[in-house]
Amino acid sequence: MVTMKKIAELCGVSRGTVDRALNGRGRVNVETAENIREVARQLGYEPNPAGKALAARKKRPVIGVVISSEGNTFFDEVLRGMNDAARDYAIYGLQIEYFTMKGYDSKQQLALLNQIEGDINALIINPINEPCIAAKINEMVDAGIFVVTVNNDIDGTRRHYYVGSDYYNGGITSCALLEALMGESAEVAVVLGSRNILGHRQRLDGFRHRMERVKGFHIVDTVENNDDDILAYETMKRLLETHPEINAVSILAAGVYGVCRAIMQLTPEKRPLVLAFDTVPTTIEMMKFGVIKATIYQHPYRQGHNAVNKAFEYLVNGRMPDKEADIMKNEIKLFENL
Amino acid sequence: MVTMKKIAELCGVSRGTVDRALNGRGRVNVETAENIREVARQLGYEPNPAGKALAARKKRPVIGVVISSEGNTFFDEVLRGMNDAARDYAIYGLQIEYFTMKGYDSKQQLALLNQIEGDINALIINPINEPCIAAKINEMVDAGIFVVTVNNDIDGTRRHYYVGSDYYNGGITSCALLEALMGESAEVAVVLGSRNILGHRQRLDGFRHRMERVKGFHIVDTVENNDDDILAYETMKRLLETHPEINAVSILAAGVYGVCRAIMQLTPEKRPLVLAFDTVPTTIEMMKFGVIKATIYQHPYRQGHNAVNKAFEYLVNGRMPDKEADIMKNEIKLFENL
DNA sequence: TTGTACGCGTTATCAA
DNA sequence: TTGATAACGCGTACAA
Repeated sequence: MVTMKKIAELCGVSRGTVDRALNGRGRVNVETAENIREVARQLGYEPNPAGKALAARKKRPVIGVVISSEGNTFFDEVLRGMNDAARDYAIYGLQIEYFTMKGYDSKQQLALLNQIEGDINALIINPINEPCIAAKINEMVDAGIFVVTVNNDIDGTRRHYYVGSDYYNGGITSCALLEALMGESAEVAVVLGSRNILGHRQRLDGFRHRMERVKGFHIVDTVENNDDDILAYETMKRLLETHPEINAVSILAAGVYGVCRAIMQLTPEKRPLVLAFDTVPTTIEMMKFGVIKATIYQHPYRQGHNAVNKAFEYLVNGRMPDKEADIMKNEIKLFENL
Repeated sequence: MVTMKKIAELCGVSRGTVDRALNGRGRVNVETAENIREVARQLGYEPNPAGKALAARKKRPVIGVVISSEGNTFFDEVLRGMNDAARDYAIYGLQIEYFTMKGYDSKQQLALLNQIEGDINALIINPINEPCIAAKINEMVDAGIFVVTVNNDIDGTRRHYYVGSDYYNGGITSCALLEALMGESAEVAVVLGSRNILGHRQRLDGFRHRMERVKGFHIVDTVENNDDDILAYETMKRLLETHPEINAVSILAAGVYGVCRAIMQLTPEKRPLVLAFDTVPTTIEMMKFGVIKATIYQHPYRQGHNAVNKAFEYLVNGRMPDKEADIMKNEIKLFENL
């Protein structure tokens, strides 16, 4: 196993010099530095994480988590994953602080970022897709903060890592599943959250793309509910009255509970087949009642866990992630394999 | 953060004494040892893995992997997960050696275990469910070897950890999925691997249990193929000739490719709906052709990765797993969300 | 520009 | 039965 000490001996310099050369701290002769780096490369030197961790202990790096989790039970599992990871890494001096918000007000999120900017070494954020947030993220990256976007990505930033699901494929999967369950033809209602959320649009695109193949499928209407259950309930109720021919509903975002309550007012024989996303408690309840036939799962626990893990690897072990994103698979869940 | 040093100061002894007391190395006064342990417990002392790793580096512990992977592509992903984990942990001095076999001959596996017993510190095994193997595993546990069973468990052993899927639930899921896709009634052929493999039996039990709810479902026949594609082909061909009423096939084990080749001899309109397990390349091919409608996935990569991870945690960090098993969820895959 | 020395937490060895 | 000391690999403050 090759260590700094060995390289130092081989190059006839001190270990301090090797450290300065390999970590680009300056104050070292250019030629000897070049030589040291060459030797290290040839020997395939990899810093030992244990040593790094031990030395980094006094730093007590801080991860700030900015997430719109209030009133959105989807994030419960994400946060649980983060917590479990943080507990494992606490021993390396890693600290984690949560800054939760309610809703998707970009000004509020921006204010939060401004407030915590100086106190954190890494940022894990569920970003609102607005230019002001993108600009702030780039600013923080430039200031040396390691930035991970989680569950939703944001356009035009130099964030270091994204961990989340494949939304476009999620839409494709929802449509393919609908075809598998309904057969050749269906009158479909598509339910969206907000068009401002990048992922929701992508799911719709995926769904539509896949639908081109199924000539017997027809989208009766596409309704938006702003992830609000009351609005979702009212909208779906009206839609079902206007279009009694609807026999399938694909919910591509939140508002699942509201939609289901509207559907439950129909007699069981008249109820359309319902597909949803995620496995929040109310959705599981509706699956138990048989109102929702299947749901698509995007590994929320692992999303949270991996986000913290990547920040940890960077802060404590100095390792940049080898990929730029970690995209979870979409999994189909019936009540039986929840 | 509480360290040995702090405990030593608090107890007015040296770190060496604390080490001996906490790690039960003897050569320490019984009362002071008791006191030290009490203080450590009250302060919630947790050994620092980084420190342990650094100090344990000269040990170079060895994991031996005994697995019937030859000619079974399911294990490719399991082995990939093991390899990735091993690469990450190599820096801690962890070594891994693979001993692969073909088929399920318990005598051969036993001979292998006898051969490597003295050279390994941990064993990761895909065990054959026979008393002689169980006895040997217990013997190795007693000799201080950390034993993880992977993908299949074994009765009557004191193995430390099992990582694999929930077979009973897999059978339930397969039946529930069939119901979702076929509706109220179906004439089902069930395909088994070998009755000697614990998991296959459990899947069958789960399938049957779930079927009690669906009165329109009828099992035409249950055939066994010993995980052999040629045998599977022949058996299925004959079965389809004898029972043209079959409109659904649930394959609960291997032999998927053989079964599908037999089905492909029917004209597309006459082909039954097919469900399988796992996502080996030939199964994916058959999904692309539309012969297999859906398959159930049991996270093979994570199985391999977690098995090595648990062995690593024990060998390098001295941490016993907090659970006794890690059971993967069964995931439903269409071609679209593979 | 370079080298030395210490600390991080744990384990092992040797001396008392 | 104990304590002191060195070692593991890395980062860093300080001396040369």
